[in-house]
This record gives sequence, structure tokens and C-alpha cells, in this order.
Amino acid sequence: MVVTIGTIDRRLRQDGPTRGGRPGVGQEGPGIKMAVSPRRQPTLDEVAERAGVSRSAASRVINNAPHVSRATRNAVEKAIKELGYQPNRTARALATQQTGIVTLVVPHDNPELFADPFFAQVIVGVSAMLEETELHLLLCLASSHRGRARLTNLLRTRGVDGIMLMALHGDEPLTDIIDRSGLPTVHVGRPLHFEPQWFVDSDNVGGARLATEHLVRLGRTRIATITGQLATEAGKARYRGYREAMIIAGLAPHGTAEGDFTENSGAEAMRALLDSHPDLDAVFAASDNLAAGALRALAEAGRSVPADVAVVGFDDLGIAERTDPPLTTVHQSVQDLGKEAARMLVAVLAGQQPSSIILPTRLVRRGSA
Amino acid sequence: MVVTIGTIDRRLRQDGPTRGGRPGVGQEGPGIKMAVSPRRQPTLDEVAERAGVSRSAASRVINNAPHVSRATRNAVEKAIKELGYQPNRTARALATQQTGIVTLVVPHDNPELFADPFFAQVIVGVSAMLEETELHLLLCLASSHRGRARLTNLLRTRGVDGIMLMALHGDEPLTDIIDRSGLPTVHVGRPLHFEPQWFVDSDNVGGARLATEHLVRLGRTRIATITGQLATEAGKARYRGYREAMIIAGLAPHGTAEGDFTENSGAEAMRALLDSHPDLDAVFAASDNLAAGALRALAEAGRSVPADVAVVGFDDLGIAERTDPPLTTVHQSVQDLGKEAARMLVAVLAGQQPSSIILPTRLVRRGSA
DNA sequence: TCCAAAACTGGAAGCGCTTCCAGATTTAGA
DNA sequence: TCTAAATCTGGAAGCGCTTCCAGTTTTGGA
Repeated sequence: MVVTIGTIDRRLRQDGPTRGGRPGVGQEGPGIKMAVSPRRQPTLDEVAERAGVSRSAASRVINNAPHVSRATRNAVEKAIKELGYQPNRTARALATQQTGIVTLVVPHDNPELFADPFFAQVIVGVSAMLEETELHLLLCLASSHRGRARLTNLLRTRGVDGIMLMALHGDEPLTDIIDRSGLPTVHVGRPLHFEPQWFVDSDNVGGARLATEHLVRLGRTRIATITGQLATEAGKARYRGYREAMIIAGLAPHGTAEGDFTENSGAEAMRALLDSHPDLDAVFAASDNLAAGALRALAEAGRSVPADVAVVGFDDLGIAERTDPPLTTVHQSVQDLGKEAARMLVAVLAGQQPSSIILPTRLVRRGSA
Repeated sequence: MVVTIGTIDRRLRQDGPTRGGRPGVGQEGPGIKMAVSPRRQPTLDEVAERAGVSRSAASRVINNAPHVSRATRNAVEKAIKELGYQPNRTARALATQQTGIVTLVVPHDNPELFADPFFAQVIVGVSAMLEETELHLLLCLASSHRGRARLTNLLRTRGVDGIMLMALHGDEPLTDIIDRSGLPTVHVGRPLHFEPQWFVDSDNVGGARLATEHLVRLGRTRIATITGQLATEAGKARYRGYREAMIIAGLAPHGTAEGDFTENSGAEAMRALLDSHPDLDAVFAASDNLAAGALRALAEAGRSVPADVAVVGFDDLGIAERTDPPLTTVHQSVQDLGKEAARMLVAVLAGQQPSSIILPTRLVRRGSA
């Protein structure tokens, strides 16, 4: 039977002693078991018995531990194969105190924000790296209070072995929660107010310099900038890169407007700049979204790009190719960001002390500058 | 170039063979433990002792089970509060045979594909729904052979309680793996060759009809279509919707070209259509990406949209607003897709028998038609 | 006041695996 | 051939929680 939305009865746990099936949901009574009862998997004991050895011997074989004779190993391996045995993950986790799961935490006040391709790219990178290990990825989008509570619970109950945190805003209450958990944590992008022990970040300052220097090289002298939130490390860093490049070039900043990394804010900022500095001949926007907005505003104002005003963006996550004109921008490899973060976390979990990493950026020339 | 930042000094307990940290990775020797040793969490026994009751009583309190006197409950709750106790997730999972984790499986042959905003939206929806429960989300991007093996392992070792599967292609080997696992599975989007017991899908046929009917209503009569892969349920369904609408309108299809849901393939298909049916006056593209490509090709061919050729897309995931002209398209609520899938899985896990769901679509009028 | 029924309680047996340890077996050196 | 060292082995004790069960206490009706 198929029903269109609206008709379905969405009661989850109704009154009465429904067990709900979830540990910790907390109801009473004899629970309903899972609708689909999986056939029982063979246990280590069964393997051991079949192989005619003790459970410990079997365990040693499985874990590749020493002190196993050739004969024992063979017998156990045979039994494993015959039974199609796979060690139970949970039992193993309980015994070893390690879950084999790491989490990527993405705080966000607005679910839409997660739709930014940035996150998808990080996830792709993380996941590509983890695929080479035995670790699995738990994705934790923590927004609401409830979301944070869930995360706290996850960490305190030792539900994961390690954390990758995308620290977005300045004062993320999550950092505290995470700190308190004592779990190894790798930051994807640096937070605003401190430098974590382990992080991987793009070279935002360097990238912004690259962009600005490019504009200088084109002979532009009245170069404005549209920044991202300055309450963001990336926002600050890109702004810094711009200023440094300007100073080195012996130029004075020619207009600054703060956006919030969105296209609309970019358009708005551009309008403000055109207002305050009508003679500007170039603008460095701290993200492609901002730049796209700026392009729109410039078009509306009748300025041609790049003839009248050259524009450079930052990110190169796809939008840059679709603007009109296509955007000259600073490319950062977000997948690598994720990949390196995962690699770093794996190293930490293995007891190593990896160094934090700053990934290079590069200029991609297209039509807008 | 990768710049490493400083050397962080943090005490580490070195020496001895590295354990690798991962269960199942299989090394020998006395391992180093985790770099960061978390302070031990209090156990249920400690709670029970402090409360002066038995462990079972304490457990009952925590699980809200019946047969607990007011006094016992109070004592235990007090102890819990004082100790800051949180039940250990793994231990509980072992005892209850439920992990409290569900997985969203996204098969993909190309990591880039995952960057499609579609997935992000599904994740946002899933995650929003799960936030209301005690369940966590494990994201499984299974591509390579290794990825599939990992998934198999995850399922066979009972690492998750349930599955949400985005069945993309026709003959996904994963369906087999998943079937075999016996775990409750909800499909996000229907697979090509069979109708699963539990799925949630958008009304692709209806949406395509909406789109085509709109073109008919505009007075267009030579309406072509650019389909997605016909080896895809969505591709097939949208094509079907188009044909149905045409039949109802008493019109004959006026050109069909198959794309693969990408912008480039859309452009290519459009060129082919212009070639074979130069007199077409409208086109229904089975996705916004396809439509965006079509718009490009039309512009290149000097046809004006919508004057010469009206274009309608499908999806409405952001791109539609940014094309030139903005795309009239069929809106599907992908977040809801995720949300409903999660809700359905939760219901199944709770022992219910939810009905599958087909979510409505609606036409969004913009500039292209 | 008494007694059966209802409500509560803690002991104990798991869940499936790892790992310590003491004893048994090999191995190799003399 | 004998013995110390090296290697292997299985028993047993966890990991931290749930849950069955039998015994104990309360309750309430007569």
C-alpha cells in the first residue's frame, strides 16, 4: 500500500507501554522486537568449538595476535570460513573500549547552510579517507539545543572514538562540550579564538593575497573588498590577506564592506561599495557567493566586468564557473581538507602526534579578472 | 606544498609496538592506549551502590521500567545526578542488541556526484527527523569495492539497526548485500526493478505531467523532452509523465533525447533536438541541470527563451533560480524525502508497519516558461 | 485481623568479545 | 639426553548494561 503524505499516521511512541525499540528512549513493558528478525550470526564460541580450540585461541587468530600455532590458525580460519563468521562489532567495542566510529560534527543554526557544497566536499574527502580504514563516519548536524544535547550524550556515552569539528562561528558552545569529552578532536578550519592542537585549514591569508596581487598585477589601483563575516576565522584571514597584499603593493584599501558569505549579502555589499567608492576598479570578494552577488549588483549598476571592474572570488566550488562572466577565483581543495582531517584523526587515534596542516590555495583565472 | 605548523608538544606515552588503535586491524603487543585518556565515566554499579540499591533496580529506573518504588527511583535519580552518570552506549547496545544507529547509504561511482545538492538536502531532512529521536546517523558513501565490503561488514556485524538506501542506478549490487543483512531498509527513491516494501519517493510522474501540462497550457504544441537516464526510476517516471500528458493533450511527442541529469548532457541533448526537430517550441527537461544545459544550447543557437522555446525543468534545488532566464520548474521537497524516510525507518524499528509514501510535487513558475 | 494478590527487590545469567595468567607443550642449547 | 627458554593454550575475569526469576514486602479487601 502506498499512501501520499498526510494520511500516514505519524505517531511514533504513543501512550501506553510501547517499548519504542530504542535503548534509552525509556519506556516500560515487554518490547516489540524488531519487525525483521535477522538470522543469528555465529559467535566466536561456535567458531572455537568447531575448530576444536578455546575461545581465546580463536580470538587471537582473528586479531592476528601472536602465540598462535600454525595448526590452530588454520583450524580457526577454516571454521570462520565455513560458518561465515564476523565478529560482533558491539561486543568488540565493549571489550576494547573503542567503537570504530568517528564523527563529523557540523554545527549550524540553519539547515540550509549545510546545503552549501562546501560540506558535501568535506564529507566526500573524509569519507574517501576513512574508506581506507576500518572506521565509520557518524554525521552529526547539531543545531538546536536538542541537537547539542544529543551530541553531548553521544560523546559522554563514548559513542565515538574521535571527532572532526567544523568550527564555523566564533563562539561555538560545542567546543566546550567537545573539550569536556576529552575525545581526540581535529578541527576542519580553525576556530576564531584559539588555535587547536590539531587542525587542517586552507591557506586563507595566502589565497586572499594571491587574489589581490592578481588584481594589482592587472594594473588596478582602486581595489575594494567584500569580506565574509569577520566573526569567522576564514572571514578574518581573507580580509587580512587582502590588506597585506595592498600594503605590499603600496596601495590603500579602497572600500570595505562586510557580507556573510551569501550571494545576497554580496550584492548588497557591492551596492554599498559602489555608493561609497564609485570609482573603484576592482573588488576582491571573500567567497564565490559574495562575488556572484557582486557581479549581479555590478551588472545592475551598468558596470562591465572585467572592463570597468575586475572581480576575484574565493572557493571555486562550482558556482564560479557558472557566473557571467565566469569568475576568476582562488581555488581551495575542500575535499583535501576533509581527507587530511580524517587522516589526522586516524593518526591521533593510533597514538601518533601529527602536525596540523595548512593546505595551499591557487588562483584560477577565468573571465572576471 | 603543504605547510606544517609548528610542533605541538603534548605528552604522549610512547614505546612499544603501536596498537593501531582500531579493533580488528590486528596488531600484537601491549598497545598504547588512546592519546587522550578520557576520565572514566561512572558505571551503573556505582550509581546503584551510591543509591543503596541493586544494579537491576538502578537499571529499571534508568529505563523507566515498572516495578520501581518512589523511594528507589528518587535515590537512584539523585545518585545519577550527583555522579553525572550516563549509561554506556556500547554496553547497552550489547545487552539490547540495538545500536541506536541507522545508516544512510549512498552508492556512487563518482564522488563528485555526491556534491549534488540533492544529497545534502536528503541529509538535512534525515538529520532533522532523527534529531527528535535517540538515533544517530551513520553516513555510508559506498563506491569502490572496498566501500561495499565495508558496508557488508557493517551490516553483518550488526553495526546499525536500520538502513536508508538511496537507490540510484538500476542494478545496484548493494541491494543484494542489504537484503541479505535482513536489516529494516527504507528506500529513498524507488529502485528501478522492483518496488520495495518501504520507500519514500517524489511524485515524478505527476511532476512531469505538471510540467508538460503547463507547456500545453501555454499553447505550445511541439514539445520535446530531455530525459534523465532511463535506467533510473526517476528518469523513467519523468519520461512517462511527459508522455502521459502529451497523450492526454492529444499531442505527439516532438523529439526525445536522453541525458544523464548533468548540465553538459543537457546541452548536448538540446543540440541534438534542435537538429532533429528545429521547429520545436518547448522542451521539458527531466532535471534542472539538464534544463540549464538546454538553456545554454538554446542561447548558443540563438533561440530566445521563453519566446521561441519554453523550457521547464525539474527539481528546484537552487540552480533553477540562477539560470538565465530563471527556470520554471517542478519543485520536489527533497528535505521532506529525507525526513519521511527517517520517520518511516523509525516506525519500522518500533515494530510498526508504515505505508510507503509518495510526496507531491508542484510547479514553480519563473521566467523560462 | 488475616491472607491472597500486587508490587517491589536483588541475585544471577546473559550479550559476544578481549586479554591476563598460569600451566602445558615445544624448541633449542649444552 | 636434560633443562631453561620460548611458545602455545584454555580458563576465567572482565567490559557495562539488561532482564529473567524467585523471593520479599506492601497493599487492600474481607
